[in-house]
Amino acid sequence: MLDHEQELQFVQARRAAIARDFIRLNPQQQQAVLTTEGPLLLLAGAGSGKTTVLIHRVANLMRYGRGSDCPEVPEWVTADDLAFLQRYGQRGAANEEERERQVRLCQVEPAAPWSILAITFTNKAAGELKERLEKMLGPAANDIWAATFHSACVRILRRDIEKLGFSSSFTIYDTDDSLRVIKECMKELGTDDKQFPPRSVLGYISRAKDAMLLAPDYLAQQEKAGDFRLIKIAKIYCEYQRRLWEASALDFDDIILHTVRLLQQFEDVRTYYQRKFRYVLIDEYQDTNNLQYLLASTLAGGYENFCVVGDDDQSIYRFRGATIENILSFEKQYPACRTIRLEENYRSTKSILEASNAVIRNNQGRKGKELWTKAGAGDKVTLYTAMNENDEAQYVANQILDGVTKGRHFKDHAILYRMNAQSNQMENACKRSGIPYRIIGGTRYFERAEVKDMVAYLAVLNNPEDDLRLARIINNPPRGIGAKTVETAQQIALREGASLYSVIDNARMYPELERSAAKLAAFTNLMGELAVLAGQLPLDQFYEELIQRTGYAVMLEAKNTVEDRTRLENVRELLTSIHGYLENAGDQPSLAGFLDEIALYTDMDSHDPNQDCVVMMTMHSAKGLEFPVVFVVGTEEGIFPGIRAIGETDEMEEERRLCYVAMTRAKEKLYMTCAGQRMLFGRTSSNRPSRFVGEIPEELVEKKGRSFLSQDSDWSGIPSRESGYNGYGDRPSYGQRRSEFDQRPQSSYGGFTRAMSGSAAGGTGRTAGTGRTVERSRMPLPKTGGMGSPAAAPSLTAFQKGDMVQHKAFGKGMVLSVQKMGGDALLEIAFDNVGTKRLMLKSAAAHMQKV
DNA sequence: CGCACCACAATTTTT
DNA sequence: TTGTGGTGCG
Repeated sequence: MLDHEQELQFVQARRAAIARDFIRLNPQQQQAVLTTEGPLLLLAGAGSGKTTVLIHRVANLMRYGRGSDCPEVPEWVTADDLAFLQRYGQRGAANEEERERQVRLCQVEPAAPWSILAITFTNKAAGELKERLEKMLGPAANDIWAATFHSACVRILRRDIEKLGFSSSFTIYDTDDSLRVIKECMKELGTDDKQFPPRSVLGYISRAKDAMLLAPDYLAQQEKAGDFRLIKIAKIYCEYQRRLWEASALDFDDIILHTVRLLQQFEDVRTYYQRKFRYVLIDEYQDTNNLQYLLASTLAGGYENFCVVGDDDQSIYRFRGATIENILSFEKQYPACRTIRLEENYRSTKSILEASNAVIRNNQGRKGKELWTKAGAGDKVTLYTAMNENDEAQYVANQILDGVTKGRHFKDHAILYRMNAQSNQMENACKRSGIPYRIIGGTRYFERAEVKDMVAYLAVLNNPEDDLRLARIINNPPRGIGAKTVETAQQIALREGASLYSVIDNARMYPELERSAAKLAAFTNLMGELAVLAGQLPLDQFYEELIQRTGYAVMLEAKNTVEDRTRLENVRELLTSIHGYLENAGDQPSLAGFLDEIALYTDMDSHDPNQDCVVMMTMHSAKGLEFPVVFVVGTEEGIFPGIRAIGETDEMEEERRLCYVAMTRAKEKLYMTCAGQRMLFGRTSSNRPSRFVGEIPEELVEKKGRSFLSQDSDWSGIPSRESGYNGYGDRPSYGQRRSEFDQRPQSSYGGFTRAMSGSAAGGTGRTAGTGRTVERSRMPLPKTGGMGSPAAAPSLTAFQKGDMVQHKAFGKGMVLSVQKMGGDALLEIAFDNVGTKRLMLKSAAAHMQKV
């Protein structure tokens, strides 16, 4: 037995001994790991090692339970034990035996893996978390609930949703499905979709759900309020919900909403989970909405060991319902909460960090946080002002080539823009310069029409009541069943209260359908056959049958265009997902299980970091990533910040956070570029440089670009935060310089774009069909890379220093230098007419020959 | 019923 | 400029 004084010492020594496991973490990170009990707010700045902390925290919970954070001292502890621990805290373990003794002395009810719930936003993040936990903790990590909000909820709902009257085999509708339903509802209610864009109606419904207002309540509330528009929307909401109910479907919001309802209304369910989850962790807390907050706090309501991790300065998803309030008011909601700030940054140079800090400092609604680093100052932030968007893109391309010449890889570079539409110019510039690139974003794999078609077949076979999916495939491939027939059948279904499938299955019974009865029967026969096969064959074999028997493959093969071949490949690619599912599902693979997985698995994985490509994406998609060199392009008023944010304080603060996110992606070198004149959406406009750029202190930046060659810098006139000038209108100074620019096509970028615009230099960077390369490493789509190597790769020694060449677009020139780079080479060629260019051998070889 | 052509609009994105 | 959705014709 220890006396009181010794007990206090023991508690202290125990914490110190546990801390030795985490000796490589900084003091704040250690606090975050060791503070296990009660509500904890972890403000984790960009690049502060947040994920590392999360993982070590879970490891601590599993190894020592609440040992590092409780005052209890086991009765059996002796003075010798105390002395041992105190020594251990200083020196660590000398041998295995000491190590075991330390663990035995330090652990207090170690947490079982299944009692830990770690919620993230994306499947990718959840997957990474699981992977890293498994690496650290072994197979026990598999029982940790590391999931997204949605997958955790589906798991809970599958078990108990029948209590709410839903079938436990409900289907999940994605946004695209929801939108279709909304459109159908509006059609039925005779609502003008000009006045009520379906997207925004869905937004209202989503917000109603976020406030936990069910359709009838929402309608009642709006009728009381008396806003004609909102009443209309409420009626659509009612009809929408009715249809989902009929189809036994839940949309993404419902998944969370009904889980919360389930937990609120059924004490037994609630208690079950509250007892189960001893520790609840929420990542990216700044991105949660009200429902998600309710869910998380309810689940954590038993032990209240509720740890949320986030960065208010990185909240960039307000537009989809995230409320920064959740993180700002966490301390009010949980007065007992402890707050730890992780402010040491391990990613960026001082210059980048200070510039980012300076920008975000202009926001009012924030907790306040200053990142710092032990790293050196590094290069200044380069601000480049281009003449136009082509010049801007070419500058970026040239800088990348420069970097590559100095030993960087292409993959060390990222180009970030505000809107996907801005990727075009960047793509072109990369193509021209032979830079391999990859675009992240755009239409994702599971959102492609052909993939959704195949998934729809599977969904209908799994749940014949899924009218929406049935309508999608009934005449796809064409079977002579037209929209009219489907509409008639739908009306009958509505009238009879039956499902669409049951109506067409009995088409002969309805005179209205007589004409199409034969065709409908052919379809239902096909589906019947498929349903039998689905029961007999393994999922992968069944899928191959499905592709054939539905005639989908034949349809695509028949056309034989580039687009259709890609589509066919995409359809085939679904097999990869099926195999992946079959491997992981283990015990009981089923069609239903597979559909569940892909319904929530849209993202799955981001870019494969091993491919040596420049990465282009929106600033939003860049969150959580890092690159040695980052280009933030299009930093102009009206673009970034976007036109909609100008004059709106909250929106502007969100844009500024986005800017902060973008800037803090850079590890070594940050470029921010803008153009004096830009063509976007076919319109040319002149915007002044972004206010955000003006918020960076002078001494941290290096200004470059045409407009700085003269004295009167346009940057001096950057509007301050207070000035309301929206930056539109003519900037005559640009016009003047543009003509000067045009007369000097030999400059490093001048004239280049025009010279090349007609030539088809380079390979295709896009996957035909959607016009956008979709990034998936698990499903490598054809030609993912921007510049796939041509089939017949030119020899790397085809051109040598001193060779004279004839180029299709540039004319005659002399090779100044050849530099091998990976499987390619960088050529520097002095052309007679257009100056010196740098080109990648593989792409350039097709357009030039030795003379 | 299917296809071609024209008008129109257009942040940001995960589940 | 690009993609999508609606309409009209064969």
